[in-house]
Amino acid sequence: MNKVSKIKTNNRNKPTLKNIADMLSVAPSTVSKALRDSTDVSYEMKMKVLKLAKELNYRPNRLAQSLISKESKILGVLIPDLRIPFFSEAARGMYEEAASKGYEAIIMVHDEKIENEKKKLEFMSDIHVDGILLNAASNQNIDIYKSMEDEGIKCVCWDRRVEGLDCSSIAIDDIKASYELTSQIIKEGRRKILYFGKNQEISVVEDRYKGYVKALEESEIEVDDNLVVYTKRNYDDAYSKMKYLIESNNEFDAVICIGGLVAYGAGSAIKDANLSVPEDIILGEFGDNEILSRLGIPFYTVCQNPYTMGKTAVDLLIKELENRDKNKAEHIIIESRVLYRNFQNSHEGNKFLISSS
Amino acid sequence: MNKVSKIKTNNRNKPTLKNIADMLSVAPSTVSKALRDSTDVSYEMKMKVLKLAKELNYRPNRLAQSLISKESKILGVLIPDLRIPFFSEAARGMYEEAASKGYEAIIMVHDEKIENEKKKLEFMSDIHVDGILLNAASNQNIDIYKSMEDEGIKCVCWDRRVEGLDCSSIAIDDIKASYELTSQIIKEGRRKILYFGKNQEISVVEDRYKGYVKALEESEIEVDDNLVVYTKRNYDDAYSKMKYLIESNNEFDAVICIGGLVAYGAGSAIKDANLSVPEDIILGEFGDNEILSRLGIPFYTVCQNPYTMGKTAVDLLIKELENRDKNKAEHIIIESRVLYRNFQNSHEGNKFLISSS
DNA sequence: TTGTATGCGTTATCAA
DNA sequence: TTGATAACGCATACAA
Repeated sequence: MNKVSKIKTNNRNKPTLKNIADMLSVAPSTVSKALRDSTDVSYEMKMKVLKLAKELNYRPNRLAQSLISKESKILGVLIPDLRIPFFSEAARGMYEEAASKGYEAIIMVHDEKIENEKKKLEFMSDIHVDGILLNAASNQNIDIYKSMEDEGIKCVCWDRRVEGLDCSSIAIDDIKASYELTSQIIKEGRRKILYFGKNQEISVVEDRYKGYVKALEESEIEVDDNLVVYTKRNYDDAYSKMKYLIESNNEFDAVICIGGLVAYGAGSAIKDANLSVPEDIILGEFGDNEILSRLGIPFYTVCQNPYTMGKTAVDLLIKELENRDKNKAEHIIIESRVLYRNFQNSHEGNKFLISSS
Repeated sequence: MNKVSKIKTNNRNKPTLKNIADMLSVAPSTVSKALRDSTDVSYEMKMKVLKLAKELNYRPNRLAQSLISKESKILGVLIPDLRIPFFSEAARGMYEEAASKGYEAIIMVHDEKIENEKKKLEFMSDIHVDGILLNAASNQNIDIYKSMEDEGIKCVCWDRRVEGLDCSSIAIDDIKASYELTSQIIKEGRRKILYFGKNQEISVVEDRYKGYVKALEESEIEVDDNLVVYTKRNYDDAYSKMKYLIESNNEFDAVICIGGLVAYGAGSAIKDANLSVPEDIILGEFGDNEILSRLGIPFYTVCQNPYTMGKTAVDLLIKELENRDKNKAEHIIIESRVLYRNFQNSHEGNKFLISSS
């Protein structure tokens, strides 16, 4: 009988279930049951345990718990870049909704780099998140996404679809949104519309290109390959490419940018070249990025309701987590709309950006 | 001998150290040693183990590891609001720096609510983060901060100091910054300067008030209590308070807002009242918040170098984690500077906002 | 109603 | 050099 009764706290000075058991001179399992309100423990015992637990401010070690239960009640939120309001707003919808449903959401950023994305996903797997809200950096990490699902980690793709991955998704209709944006610009009389930021890496960019093409075709404007330009999704590349386009006298009277940082880079270059917006060039973009406002030029933008998208994504994910049997992937479309930002309508659309707190 | 040799994967389909051991018919402890390149395991064994581990894409379960080691290599980043670029930029500095030093950073938001903050801190404690980068919601949760430190979780306060908490900190000199901002506005000939957003909840706001007072006194302007107004740190309250001030004919020719959302609310109300900026009212704020640009009005702002602040904060935290013996708290001041945002200088200061990626 | 034994995946200690 | 065993904090099946 070597039941040494030294009441030892661990080196983190955090009360453990065992500490409580020792202090009350009962078995750990009894405490465990009392804490989880099991039926086979007496009322008095429950009270005693709960009282002491409260006094000590006991909280179970979630690591130990999910080592056993395979459930962590943690959701991982994977984001390309926090500086884009669309993403940070979506994240807000996510952590708020998660909290309201008894989950915690941890936010990580991949910065459009697949190596980063891999690391963050593996980290999330390693700490046993239950599910991941995935805004994929590209299609290249599809094997990782799949192995996450193999491990039993549910994924929901938001904003960006991943071809070949059979999981639920939530996004705006990018083809439609881009079509509407382009049509609006055509309606303003522009016919040499630059599509700025094309790439095949992510679905939304492809879809936005399709919508652009569709709008042009409808107005019988030919798609001019010189007006379809690749850029990286960052400021510097967008700036220098746009600078080059202007200096090389590439003619265009409007530009549709596939995202906020790209638009900011393009807008800066346009401004620096002393071109007028919207007189010389009409600017269009996706995501209602306030950073663009810094340039003091008006622009068309597509509002994507990120906050709603975030909330809905979490609802969908949790629903799937809690009915693991039914596995039919769902694909939800969130409403979007085109808006003109010209410093007259500062309030308009702010419900997506500013909430009373 | 009940050593049943059914090679069972756990229900997450993730290879475990034990799986590898079984497949190679060796003991788990041997595999563990081989994986960690222990000296007392043969070269051949190491090769065999490493090869199989790679094939299976084995990664250790971090939960199990830190259950033993009491080290997780996880840092918690606690943020008031991701929509404020100052915070998201600081966060970026943090997760980049953490990653470069072999840590992972998880980001959580308290939204200026002490109940949220408590939950997030406890969550971080429950998953055994090694340290926390704390932007405190107020001084009210000081007991929680202290119990974190008791548990051995290192805290570094950034941006906001916490009175009575003995941990390292990093921030700008808010008194000086506010003094400079106020002085600049005085230099423009304004003497009825509203201080908008005063409260005693967080240190920076108090310090900024001190700087404001100092600048006024130096110019022999009396501090007028009617020009010192409390608001919550959100848009709605700032908007309605400012609206009220204008409608009640409170006279002022400049306003210094303690933060971005407050400035946005105030600016919107000023605009809606058809007052001119800067002719009628000069606007000053802290944090170089691009959201304000959306209003299309110029403003003075204090750049706080959030990206650098974030990186430095992580450096400091990791340094302390890795020399747990020496416990002298350090207090680092980051340079700040006053800038005028008037849509002419869109590039200026953008090194804090836009990095090439 | 309470306690004991075992296991989650890993590491550390000691024995072989 | 390798292996058996206990431990981390908790939960669960089963025995008392």
